[in-house]
Amino acid sequence: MKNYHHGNLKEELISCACAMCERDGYTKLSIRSLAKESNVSQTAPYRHFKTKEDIYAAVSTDGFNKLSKAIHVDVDKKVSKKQIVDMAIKYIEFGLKNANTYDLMLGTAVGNFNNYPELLESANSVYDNFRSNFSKLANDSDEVIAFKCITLWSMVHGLVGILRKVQVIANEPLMNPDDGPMPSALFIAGNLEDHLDKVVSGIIKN
Amino acid sequence: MKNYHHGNLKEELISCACAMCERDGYTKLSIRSLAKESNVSQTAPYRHFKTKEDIYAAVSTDGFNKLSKAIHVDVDKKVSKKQIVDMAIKYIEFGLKNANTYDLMLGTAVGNFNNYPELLESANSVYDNFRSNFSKLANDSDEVIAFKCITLWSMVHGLVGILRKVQVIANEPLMNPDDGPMPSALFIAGNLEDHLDKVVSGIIKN
DNA sequence: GTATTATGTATGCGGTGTCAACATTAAATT
DNA sequence: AATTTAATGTTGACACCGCATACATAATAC
Repeated sequence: MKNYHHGNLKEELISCACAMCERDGYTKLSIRSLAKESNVSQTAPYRHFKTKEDIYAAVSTDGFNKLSKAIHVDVDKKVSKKQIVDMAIKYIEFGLKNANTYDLMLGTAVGNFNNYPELLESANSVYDNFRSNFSKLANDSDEVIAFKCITLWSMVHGLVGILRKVQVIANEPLMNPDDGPMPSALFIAGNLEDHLDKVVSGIIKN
Repeated sequence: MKNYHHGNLKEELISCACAMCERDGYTKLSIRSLAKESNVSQTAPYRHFKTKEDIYAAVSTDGFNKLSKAIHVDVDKKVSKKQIVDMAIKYIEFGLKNANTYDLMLGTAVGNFNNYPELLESANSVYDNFRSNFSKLANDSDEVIAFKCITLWSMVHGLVGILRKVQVIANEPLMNPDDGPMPSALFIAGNLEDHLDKVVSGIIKN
């Protein structure tokens, strides 16, 4: 029989899973629908992924690698504050534009990164972007650099989450002092660069 | 037959669901297991909750109310920077101590808060804590206050997420410059007050 | 005191993760 | 080159799931 063996199923499953996770949200992904989308039997994916978590890990790995690439700044020696701000903006843009994948990456669907060396590496490479940039911005100790990294990473990660949440919680799509207690995400998003410039300035001074 | 009607099933289901969500994570919660835990038939919950999302909304509402209470500062006129820092710490503590519930509250399991008025109100009441405190700290415009609120909320929300993630990503439980690229969450957590003092100072100056 | 409504149960449908048994083909060994 | 072995596919089954429908019981309204 022809094509009994697919030949490239694992890669196809991963790219298919990435697309489906981003399109419908990772909670909607089922191994069976993934198999159907790839035109194989419903248990064929189990030849390449032991559990559903393994598939999530593969999608997350891909996501972290893309994020790492998206925020990367190619500099030799010095990094300016503006470049740090740029990185922060790129990070937030990634989180907002790939919201469903981002949820998977930074959520708890994959319990322990140590079980997935490639995932661990891809996540570490994101952190390395922060570390590398801050270490080229000022002559700080490792401790201070770590401090700044965690602070900025938390800030941009938090903004991704809160900006999206505020859109959900707020009644109005555009900021207006009369609208009620919750400001709009778009108000902040529209001033993102100014906002982050202040935040980064604060972090740098530490 | 005795006890054909439970009498207080809705409240019992909610408190049971809250406990189960926090114990096992909300993804593990099933309506059937919830029913079993409450000693009713597997479809009894549907008399009180149309969908599973309704149950998630109820658990989230409870969570936001508890969070709101946890971070509340009872002051009449002026609020000090230290009190803002305290609020931030309380927030982070809540997020770390009630991690599974926090994931549910700020995740996407409940798609649109507008479908759940009580949930909307409880989430808004968390925001009101931020707004009220910042408005009693300085004489800012509504716009500036909103800015500060979103900034601090994002910061603490991001810290909850990243501190947990870093524990997963990092290889070592305690910070050590030689350990590798990722610093430990505990290193930051151990200096949380100092850390937040700096962050809040930065925000206030805006 | 009866009708109505609220709240419970029983049953069933299509979907899910995962396992075990089997089929086919590619790769390794002789 | 033939044969064994391993990799990769399919089929079928199990227990579980969200949820809809039909029915049973009890509390409430008239």
